[in-house]
Amino acid sequence: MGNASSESPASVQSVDRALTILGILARLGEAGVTEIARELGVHKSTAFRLVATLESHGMVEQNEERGKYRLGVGVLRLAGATTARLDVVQEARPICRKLAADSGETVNIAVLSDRSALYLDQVAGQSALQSHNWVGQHIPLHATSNGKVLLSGLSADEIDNRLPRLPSYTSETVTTKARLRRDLAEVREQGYAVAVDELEIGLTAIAAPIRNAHGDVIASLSVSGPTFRLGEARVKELVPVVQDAADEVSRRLGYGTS
Amino acid sequence: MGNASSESPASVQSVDRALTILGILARLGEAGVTEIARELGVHKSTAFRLVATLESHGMVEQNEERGKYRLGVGVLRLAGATTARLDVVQEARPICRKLAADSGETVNIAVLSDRSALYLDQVAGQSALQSHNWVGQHIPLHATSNGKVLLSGLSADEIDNRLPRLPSYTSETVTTKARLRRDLAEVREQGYAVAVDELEIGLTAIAAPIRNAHGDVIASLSVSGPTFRLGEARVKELVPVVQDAADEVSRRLGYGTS
DNA sequence: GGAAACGTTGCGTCAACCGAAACACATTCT
DNA sequence: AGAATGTGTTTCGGTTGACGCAACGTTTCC
Repeated sequence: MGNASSESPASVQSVDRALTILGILARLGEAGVTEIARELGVHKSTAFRLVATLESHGMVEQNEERGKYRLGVGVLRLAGATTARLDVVQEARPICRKLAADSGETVNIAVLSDRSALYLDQVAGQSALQSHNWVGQHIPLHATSNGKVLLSGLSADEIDNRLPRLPSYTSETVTTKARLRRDLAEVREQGYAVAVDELEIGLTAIAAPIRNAHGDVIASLSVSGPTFRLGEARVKELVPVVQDAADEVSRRLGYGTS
Repeated sequence: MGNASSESPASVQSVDRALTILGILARLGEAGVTEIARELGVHKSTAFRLVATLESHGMVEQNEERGKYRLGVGVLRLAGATTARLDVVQEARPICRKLAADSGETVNIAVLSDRSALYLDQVAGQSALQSHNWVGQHIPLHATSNGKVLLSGLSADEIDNRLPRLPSYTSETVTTKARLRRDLAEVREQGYAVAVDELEIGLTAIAAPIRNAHGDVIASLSVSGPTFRLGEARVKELVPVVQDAADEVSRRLGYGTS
């Protein structure tokens, strides 16, 4: 509890607090000034002034007349600007939308980030029942289809470095290095990865690699949805579709073109 | 032009500056400490400390070893938490109500669903003579203003895929691909679509696109009513009103700059 | 090989930010 | 009803924390 920010070499207190507030709102969804002040360990008035400043920039907004605060659209504008300059997302977006529309499931783009998979973009399928938003989240590498695809592009040493341990999330999670090695070899050979109930019971995902002009795996594209809708037959049917989409993105990034 | 923030009732200077930095990075893509300091009108060291604080929260990150700064993944994390709660229908509803009240006609929100337009929400106008409820219905894309707006955001290939044939509903229905292409080009250019008697004799509608933070057309907002009430003059009068309403929704979803 | 640019760090000063208390308004308990 | 607690908001003086300055270590570019 209390202060989430660690020791920083040069840090501005009020800015640090303001950013912590954004984190609090991201976690809680909504919060009042009093509640924020309690979490921050500061006085109400301090929290209020910080929140008011955030509001003047559209980073937070108030619910109804004089009520609780929540994250605002300024955050979305910044996020748009962030992904706009990542050419992977830029090139992949129209293809993801088509894939989401065709399959009706949720499509994600993930990249390797330290010891986890970072989800950069998501296009929700048309189905009303959609999984929650993964964008910006760090997800375990060994328990997801995206993670396996990203790992498949690394050497054995690098994999060991990034995965000192393999925590279990469900009964299906890969927890031994031997099993992981076998899985990754299969992914490399087949050119895609499937994960059924490995991160979460009832969640199935199919992923394929996105490569740059050099042939390196720089990102992963996945389709995911509830296991009851993505049975064996449906997965078999979707695999080539996902691969085609990923290949198309790779081609746009210069892969395969001499 | 330095300070974007206007007079605020209660504002914390350093937080205000830090948020302005995020805006600068969103606009420029990348910027060094010196450049940021110049834009802010503060000393280098001040800008550095602010940026360092932003970095400790993952809001910005450095390009290469000790280089320029750009927006970081922390922004994406926040955005993920925002969009999880953000819903087109929910954000559009108050605006639709106002539009319905102002125009007296029926307002609809539609999204793309496979090969048709799916109507998500409807606010009836005050007029006694109102069209039936479209909510939940799948409506042909090529014969409605909403459909044309939704199609205008797609590539030529996708349009062909979704519309293998163009069935006729009235004598005004667009039935040739060439005509449809011309219509869509016009929609793209003008930023709105009008359909008179194309789906049903006596039914006129005006639609404008709703965009997300990435600029993608994710939904369409329309005003529709009987043709005898929506003559040429009235349509001309309503077009900017519909566009303003759609733009306002887009803004709430994070589209647009500043 | 100097010079100008960059990002980074210590330091002393001062104003900007913080916390306490009071305010207005709403809701709830007695 | 009226008191009592809750909320978000405002005012105001004291002090801390943020600012500007200047110097440093690198890199880059004449």
